Amino acid sequence: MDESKADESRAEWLDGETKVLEAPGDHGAEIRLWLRLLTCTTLAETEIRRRLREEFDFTLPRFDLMAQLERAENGMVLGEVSRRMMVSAGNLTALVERLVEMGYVSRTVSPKDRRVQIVALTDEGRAAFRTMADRHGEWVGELFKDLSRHDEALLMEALGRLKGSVRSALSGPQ
Amino acid sequence: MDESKADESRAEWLDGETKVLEAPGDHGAEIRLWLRLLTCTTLAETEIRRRLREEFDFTLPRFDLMAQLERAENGMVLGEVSRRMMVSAGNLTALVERLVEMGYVSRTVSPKDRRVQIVALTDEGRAAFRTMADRHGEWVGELFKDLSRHDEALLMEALGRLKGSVRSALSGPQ
DNA sequence: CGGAAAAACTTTAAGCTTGAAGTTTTTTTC
DNA sequence: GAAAAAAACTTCAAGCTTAAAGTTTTTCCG
Repeated sequence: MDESKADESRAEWLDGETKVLEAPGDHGAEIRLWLRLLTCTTLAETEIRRRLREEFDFTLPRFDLMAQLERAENGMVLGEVSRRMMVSAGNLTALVERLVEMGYVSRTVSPKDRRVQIVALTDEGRAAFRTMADRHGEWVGELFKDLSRHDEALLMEALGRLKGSVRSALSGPQ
Repeated sequence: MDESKADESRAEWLDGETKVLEAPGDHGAEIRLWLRLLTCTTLAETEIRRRLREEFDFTLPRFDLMAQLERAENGMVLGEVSRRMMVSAGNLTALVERLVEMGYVSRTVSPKDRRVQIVALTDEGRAAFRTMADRHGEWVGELFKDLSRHDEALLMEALGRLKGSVRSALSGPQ
């Protein structure tokens, strides 16, 4: 858009008050780390999608949605599902509709607020999810098999800090 | 990992010929690690997609495709792009078509084998990619800002081993 | 009270993605 | 030297995803 202002006014910002914008915008190490992270995730996710499809004729988004609902004994407001899954509300409309058709999920209008939809697992849905979740656990275990306990703990911690870094970068500007 | 309850309930199943089903079906730690990995990736990727869209009206798949082509001075066979990007060939057809229309990519039939398509960045494409890639680097640097050098190196190594584990699980059963 | 704003969705258009089926060209095999 | 098999795509249908716009309901506030 307006790329002109950044260049023009940059010189002025370079005096004391603002931190220098790293002359060599290297970031090479971070990019490589980012790509490796992406590769790990993509490899594992693709395989999990494939097995879910092959073994249960099911999709990962549906599985993820049911996973959210499993923890909520009395169902969950759609907006809350949206927030937890980090997907748009518009996305969920069709997803929930499908699961309702399959008999795995129920959807009711809240009596307190008629704008609100409450979704919950049916008994059948809960049973189906349990079966799939058990296999899912085995798959992840298999994919991570060669990782030592030490690496596991170490990744858990370091990824926690990475998550913090990303989150702080996202909330920072505002 | 000592889930003795599981061991007990499983005992009756353990007639001689059935092989023990790995560990007790716990995998809790692996699942949590997997979910954390997924969260990190999703958070960063969503933000990168958003900025690419906002600042350049461009998509991540197109960016990724151009990133592959940038390293190939003389273009690349479509099948090779497919393998490197880990996406289906059918996916690339439309993607390449778009970039050709934009003037960022050229596509030619190989003279040696008329089934083969060779794709390459145009000069304009190369310039456009450079601009976007620079910003992309800054974004990743920003998102990973709070990560220490030590964590960076540590993640790089441990994720390398994770990648190996996943790869070996994929190629194992054949 | 009553209009404006906000909230919680739903709908829609555009784009990515895949697996499966189809096409064209090359290689293998007998 | 054909027929068969393989390779390298392209096409297609189905599904996920989002941003933006639209609908209904509730809340705010003057």
